[in-house]
Amino acid sequence: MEYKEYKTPRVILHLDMNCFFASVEQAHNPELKGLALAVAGNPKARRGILVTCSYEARAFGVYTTMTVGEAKRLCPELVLVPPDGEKYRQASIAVFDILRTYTDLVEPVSIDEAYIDITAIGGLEDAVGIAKSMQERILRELDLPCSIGIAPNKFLAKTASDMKKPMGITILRKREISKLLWPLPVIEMHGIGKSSAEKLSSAGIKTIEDLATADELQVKLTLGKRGLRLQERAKGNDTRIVDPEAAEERKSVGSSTTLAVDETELDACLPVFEKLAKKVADRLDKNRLAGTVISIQIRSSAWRNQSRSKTVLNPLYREQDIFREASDLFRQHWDGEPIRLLGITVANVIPMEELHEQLSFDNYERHAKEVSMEDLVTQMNKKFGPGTIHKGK
DNA sequence: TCTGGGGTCCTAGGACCC
DNA sequence: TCTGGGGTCCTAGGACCC
Repeated sequence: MEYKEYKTPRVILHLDMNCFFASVEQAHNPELKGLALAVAGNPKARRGILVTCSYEARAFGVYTTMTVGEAKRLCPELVLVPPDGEKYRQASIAVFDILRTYTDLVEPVSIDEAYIDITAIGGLEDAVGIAKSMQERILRELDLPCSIGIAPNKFLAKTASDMKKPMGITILRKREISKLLWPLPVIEMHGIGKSSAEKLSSAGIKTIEDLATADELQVKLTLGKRGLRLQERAKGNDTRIVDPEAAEERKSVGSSTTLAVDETELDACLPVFEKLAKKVADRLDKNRLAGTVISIQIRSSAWRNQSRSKTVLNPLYREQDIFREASDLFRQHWDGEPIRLLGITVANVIPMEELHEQLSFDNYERHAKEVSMEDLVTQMNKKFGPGTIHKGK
C-alpha cells in the first residue's frame, strides 16, 4: 500500500457524487427535481432514518441519519422515497465506467466515491480540464452531479472534494494546507470520529494544526499507531496508492435487521435468522463467494453490541448451513437480554473457483490432524457432488 | 440527535507451535 | 524441566466510513 516509486508529485482526483441516492431518484423521476427530497427507511418498522437528502431539504436543517419524524417536523413538505439499492448500484457502475474511459487507475471506495490517478495522463496542467470533462459527462449522460478534489495524494484529494458542493472542482496544494486545512477542528478530518476527537481534545489537541505539530509520542500514546498515520496526513503526507483492485476483493458478506419490536423469545428470533441466512446466501451466490468465518451480531434494546463468531472447516455458502451455524451461535451465547437487532456475516470469503484447490489439498494437510481424509471426502462430496475430490498428484 | 444497514481495519489476549 | 521468545491463528470488540 505504500507509495514510494514516484519521484515526481502525483495528481490524484477524488470524485464524490452529490447526495447520490437522492440524485439517482431525481434522475429517474425528474418531477422530484428541485424538491426537498429524502431517501429513507420505513419509520413504522423502526427503520425511519434519512439515508440521504437533497440540498433543498438540507436548507430546512434536515440532514442524513435524522429520523423521519424529526425531519418531517422541520420540513413538512419533505418528499420521502424508499431506498432502492439495485438502482443505486447500477448508477454507480455507470459512473465508474465513465471514469475508466479516462484511465484504468480508478479505485472505487464506496458506492458513490472513487479515487483516480491521472499523473500519467495529464498531470497537474490538465487536471482541471480532465476533472471538468468527467464532471460534465457524468451530468450529461447520467444526469448526476458530483464534486471532484485534485491533490498530490488521496487524503488531500478527499479533503478537497468536500470543500465545494455540489458540482465543485477544488485543487488542494500541499503548500496551502496550513491555510485551508490546519484551522479546522480535528473532527473534520477523514478518519477522526467522535471518540478520537475526544481523546485528542483531552490531550490538548483541538485543531488539525495541533495534530500536525504535536509531539509524536503524545499522539502515539493517545491514538496508537493509527494516530501517527493521521498525524502524517495532517501534515499533508499520504503515500497510499490508487489501487484499482482494492475494491474487488470483498472480505465479508453480511445482513442485519432491526426488529419491529424488541424480542425476548428464541422462537421469535429463529425466523429472523432464517431470513438473514437466505439473504446472505443469495448474495454470496450472486457473487460466487463462500467463506469460512461465520459471525452473528446481537444488539440489545439498551444498545449493547455483541458479536460471536466461529471458524469452520468447509467454506459456507448454503442457506441451510449458514442458518444452522448462526442459530447455534445464537443459542450458545444469547443471555436473554431483549434484542433490538440481529445480524449474520460470513467472512474470510473467497471466490468459488478457488474453493477446489483450497479444499482439496491445502486444507487436507492443514487439518489432517483433526479430520480424517475419509471424513473430508464424504463432507466435500456431500457439498459439491460426488467425485469432487480426486486423489491428485 | 434515541440512533439503518452495508462494510473495513485495528487491537488485544489466549491458544498453540516451534 | 516451570522456563524464553517469536509467529500465527482465532475471537471479541471498538472505531470509523458511506
